[in-house]
Amino acid sequence: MPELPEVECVARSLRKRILGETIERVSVHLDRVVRDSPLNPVEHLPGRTFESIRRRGKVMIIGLDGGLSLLVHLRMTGQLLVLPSKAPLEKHTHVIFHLISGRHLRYRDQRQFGWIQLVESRSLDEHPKIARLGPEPLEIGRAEFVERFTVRHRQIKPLLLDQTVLAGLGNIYVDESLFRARIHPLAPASRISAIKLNRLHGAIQAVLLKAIDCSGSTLDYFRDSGGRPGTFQNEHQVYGREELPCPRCGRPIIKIRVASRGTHICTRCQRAPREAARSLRTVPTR
DNA sequence: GTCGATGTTATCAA
DNA sequence: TTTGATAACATCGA
Repeated sequence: MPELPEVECVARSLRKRILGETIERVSVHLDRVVRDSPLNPVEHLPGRTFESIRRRGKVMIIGLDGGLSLLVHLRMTGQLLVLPSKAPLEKHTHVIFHLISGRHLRYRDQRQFGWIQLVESRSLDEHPKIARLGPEPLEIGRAEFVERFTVRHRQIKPLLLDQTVLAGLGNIYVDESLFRARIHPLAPASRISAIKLNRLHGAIQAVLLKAIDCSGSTLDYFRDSGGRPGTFQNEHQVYGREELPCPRCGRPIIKIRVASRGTHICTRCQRAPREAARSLRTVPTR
């Protein structure tokens, strides 16, 4: 759900709303959310002011004065919402940042997979959740991209989902990018031609930029910090479109399972590699 | 009421 | 290095 474009949109919407704002106090209603935080937000955040908001992969990095940074990972269903403090408390609200303007920055998360950590800004680069992240898909150059994948023998889809290889892609944007580049998700990366990898590099960047432009994909839960849903779901060509016609050739999109993730493909536009063809026949996929 | 699926990530086993 | 399984959790639809 929140992948790179969605996290980027939350960051941008947050920037407009809370930059320069000061925290009065913090209330934590579900400990597991801040369980692994090196510094206790309840203790260290009162009096701090938001100075910067950026994103690295799917991790939100909120900079505060006094050399502190708030890291937020939305995982599946996390939301950061800015609301008037009198707004009704919605279900699954786990952390509330009370702002001196009388508003709330609220962290909601139905499935409780997301997390928040307060850390010292100077240790950010060594932070375990950040240090191992691969390059940003929108910043990596063609040559480095191709090189990174040619040397790997894993299937291309799990590789694209691996945050240490490339930071920020999730299930939706991997399926959309592979379709646009006409590459089968099971193709071993090392056996994909440089031409196709070049095409994939372009497809990923185009898809991500377009999705950011559309404020992300809202399938069910995603909202920006102003509560606004995205519209990129309307531009999906394969994700969530099983049995509907492929926008390129008209054959019905099918849903298969790749590395135990739901995967949407057009079997005509994305030809199965030889080794994969057998397992696709023997393992019923849906 | 039960089951399986949902999508992200860490961790462990092989 | 790669693959697969499992677990964290709430909700929804069959």
